[in-house]
Amino acid sequence: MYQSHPLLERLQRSIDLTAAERDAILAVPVHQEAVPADQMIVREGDRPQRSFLIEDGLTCASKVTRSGNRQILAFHLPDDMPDLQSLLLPRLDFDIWAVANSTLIFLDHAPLRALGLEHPRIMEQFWRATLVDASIHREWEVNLGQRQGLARMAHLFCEIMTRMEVAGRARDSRCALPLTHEDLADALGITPVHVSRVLGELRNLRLVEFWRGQLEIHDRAGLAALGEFEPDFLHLEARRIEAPS
Amino acid sequence: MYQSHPLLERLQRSIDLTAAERDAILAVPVHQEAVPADQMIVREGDRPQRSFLIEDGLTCASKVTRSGNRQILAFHLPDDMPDLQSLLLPRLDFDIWAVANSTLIFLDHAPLRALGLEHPRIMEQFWRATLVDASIHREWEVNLGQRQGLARMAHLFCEIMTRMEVAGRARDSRCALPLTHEDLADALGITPVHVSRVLGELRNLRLVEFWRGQLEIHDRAGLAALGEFEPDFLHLEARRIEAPS
DNA sequence: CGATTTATTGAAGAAACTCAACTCGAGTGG
DNA sequence: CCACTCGAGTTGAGTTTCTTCAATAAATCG
Repeated sequence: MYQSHPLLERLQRSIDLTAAERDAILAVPVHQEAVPADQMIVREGDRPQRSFLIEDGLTCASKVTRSGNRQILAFHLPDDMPDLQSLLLPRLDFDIWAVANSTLIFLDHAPLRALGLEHPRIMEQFWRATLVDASIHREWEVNLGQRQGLARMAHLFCEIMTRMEVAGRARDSRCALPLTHEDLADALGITPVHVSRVLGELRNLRLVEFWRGQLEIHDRAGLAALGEFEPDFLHLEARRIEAPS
Repeated sequence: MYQSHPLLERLQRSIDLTAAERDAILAVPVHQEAVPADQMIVREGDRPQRSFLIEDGLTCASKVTRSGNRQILAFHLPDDMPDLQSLLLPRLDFDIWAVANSTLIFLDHAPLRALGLEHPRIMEQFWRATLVDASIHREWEVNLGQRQGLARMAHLFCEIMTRMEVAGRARDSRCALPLTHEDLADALGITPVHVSRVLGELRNLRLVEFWRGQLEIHDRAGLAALGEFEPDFLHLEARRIEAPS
């Protein structure tokens, strides 16, 4: 008999599980919760006792500097586990917000950690997920440090569209992306005013349109070329790992 | 009888190990290698079969964009393991260079991974190390996205000095830091010309001097205030974990 | 020692910012 | 249904930060 469990579904996408591993995962209690847009989920300095998996929606990680400026550090799509790290680093070093109305699956740290210690192959998958996050952060460092506005925006849009497709949330280079200009500005390290100008330019170039929370890429190759986007940093290469015999 | 092993020393700094764990670590073959300054250690796209621990020296991770600009993503000090991630993400997404002459301890992936799978508490420590790296990347995103030249440099210097002290490589707010202006520029997302001007300003403010590969901070509090530096993101809070009974 | 890299300084220009006015659309309540 | 408000986006003008280019000075290396 098949039992559904969000964590099981998530993990089975990356590796083949043994019966024992499956049973252990099924034993992890889950708690689904709906979070409305613009609500903070966890706060910098928190010591959360649980992590979460995004079932549906959009969240972002951000930090506010002492002088009051916000930098968005990452966007999280369905299937992401944005604060897995709190399992090992007790004090959270960033905020997480719901950008859109989101459905989250909460998982208490205690059973999650026990699961990892008992089944190291599962721990490896958790670890791997955080390594991909780190890789995306590195690519953002490049984007913020080395590219100017137009290319920066192009790169971000390419990343988001690619990940939306992986998450099954995009069709025909179109997806919902309910960000304000201010959100984009804080992700790209520019001002909202400049976001408006850059978006206008991208539209004139017939590369992308971002309009009313919808992202539509008209020229995939052109946008990728402008943004110097190469998806290697997402580490998407499908590598299903077989269960040990 | 006590046997010395660089990985054992590294891990014993963060957790108490059981006898079995110690024995397993001692069984991991190590291979020490001296790497001269300005030599590449691993390259983006590589699929390394080994990771390394820095015994002594200074390395950096960097990426070069298609248009030929380099962004330095992180600096690595003694006791760091810069490419631990290649254990689970086979394709490396950045280059690693030796900035100074460095002594590296190479560890083959196969025994390292077996060690983690057999001893999940050790895997947790490896995981944790990569999580701290990720946290530093996030702080760099904030630095690159939200602060201007002067504050950016101040923040970087505070980070490096703090980590140098932890690594036992700094005294009296002084340490060796053999970076060129070009290196600093590529780490901060500004030009070498501007680095020169910013360093001059920091000197005039009597906050720091950076001269001939030596970093000396004259006013720790002033520099931290200017750079909005708060060391939380380094996750230094000492938390030795006891061995299970 | 000369050669070459590294750092400094000045002047002109580009990218992005700030400030302010204006437009547009989505509610909300009368 | 319309008037009103409020938040979000757009546009223009002037300013700041940082870049680029170029020339010079200083340090390092063979």
